[in-house]
Amino acid sequence: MPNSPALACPAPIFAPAPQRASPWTASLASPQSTFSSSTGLSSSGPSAFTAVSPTNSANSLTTSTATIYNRLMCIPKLLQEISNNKILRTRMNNTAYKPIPNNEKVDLARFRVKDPNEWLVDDVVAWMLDVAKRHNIPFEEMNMHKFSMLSGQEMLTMSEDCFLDRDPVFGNLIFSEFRKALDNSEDTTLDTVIGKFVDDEVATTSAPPTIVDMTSLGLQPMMSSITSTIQPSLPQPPQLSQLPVMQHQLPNLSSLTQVLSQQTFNPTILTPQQTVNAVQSLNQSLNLTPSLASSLAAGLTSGLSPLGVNYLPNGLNPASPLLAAQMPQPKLSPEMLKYSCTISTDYELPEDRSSESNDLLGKVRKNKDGKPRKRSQHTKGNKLWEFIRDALKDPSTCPSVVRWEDPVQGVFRIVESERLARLWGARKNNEKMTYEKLSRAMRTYYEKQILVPVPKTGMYPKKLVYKFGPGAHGWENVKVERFQ
DNA sequence: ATGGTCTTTCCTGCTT
DNA sequence: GAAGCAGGAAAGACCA
Repeated sequence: MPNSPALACPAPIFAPAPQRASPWTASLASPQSTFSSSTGLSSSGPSAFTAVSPTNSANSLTTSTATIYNRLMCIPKLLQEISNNKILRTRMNNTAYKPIPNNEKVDLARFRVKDPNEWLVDDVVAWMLDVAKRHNIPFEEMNMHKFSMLSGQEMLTMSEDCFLDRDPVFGNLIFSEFRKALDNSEDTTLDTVIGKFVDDEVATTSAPPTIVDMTSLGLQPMMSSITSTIQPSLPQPPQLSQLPVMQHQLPNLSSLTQVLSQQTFNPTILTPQQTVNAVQSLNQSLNLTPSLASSLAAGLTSGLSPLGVNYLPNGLNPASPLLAAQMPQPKLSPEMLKYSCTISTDYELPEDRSSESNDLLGKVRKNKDGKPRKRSQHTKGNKLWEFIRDALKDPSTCPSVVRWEDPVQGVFRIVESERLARLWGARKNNEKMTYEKLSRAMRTYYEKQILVPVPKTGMYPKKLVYKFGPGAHGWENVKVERFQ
């Protein structure tokens, strides 16, 4: 961890502090406007999201940002909705979301009725969303992830410089807003707050939907990459496609988009110098850590995903190692390859190509029955626990499929067991994989101390929770990356 | 060819 | 009753 002034600031606490032993169990969510973790969308009341007409430009979507900000909902779900681009395909996605075992409803307005020094980490995030809304700041541009693990009490101990360390752009604003919140908390009554919130809700839900410019949300780079990757026949977005980035420099599209998003540049006015800067940042980012996405995804146990990287209908990062076995790699023409930033050389070749190349080398190993062995059987480093570890680092699967309960202790939870099993099965070319089988394989890890029993302290859910043991490695770095 | 490793598959019994 | 957990047993696939 690099030395920085931030060291003087209280570090985010990841070990479950008493007040966040089970942050999602406290629910003040009203039944009328709650996003349930099982459906993602409220069954009653107006939907916050509407599908985009195919004729719509990729630059805009029909929604009400005010609604998004105000609605009581599960925070992880909220950000996941956004980061998954579900805004663009809410009514096109029929994926059934399995309920998360805990009651994970979190009230986005709860912070309003509490003193800032009582804010839990969820309240801090909700408050920051509110600040972003009130100041018309695309929340992707705020370093929300740098604050997402702080409680109100911890923020109280932070100086303005600490805020600036965490967010050089909006640190001052966040600091002053926090001070305002402290001042206001003394004379705020529950009734007035609730009354104001109800007014907001009425105003929000009765207001006509607005057209939101993707650029203003900071999503233009992402949309451009989607367009250039998935729909190469569309007019090429010059701002991205002209980046002189070579394929081998981009092991991960999430790195690209996140670095681009951190540039906070407007792609429509990208200057040559900005282009150079963006590429330099990319290279720096790629040399620093496996991916910025890892730190973001793994670091945000509350399920935050500051910028979406799930561009494909199955919700996976196009460059995800989990996807490599699940989907055939797009066969891109040289022209398309020139513009594509999503093909990773780190991942396995598609089966047909790998076997093809192996055939050429005369290295194909055959089973007893004479059939070529499955690709998964050729590969090393393809262990189940490694697969899960990597899934915990991948924003396309963490926190939607697996998520950290306590990254310091190595405690994680399987959110969507059957989906994880399908992904594992896809990785191993085994369509018959089920969670039952997967979990049996996981239980063999207890003997090797790759997994160890989860302490039954009541701190974690009783089911679908596992803990890495001394036999597992490579998961610890998430707690380092998240500070970077 | 062999033995070790890592699953995979099937199963029973138990707990939540 | 469903889902998940725990673990035995056997077998397949891979690898050195």
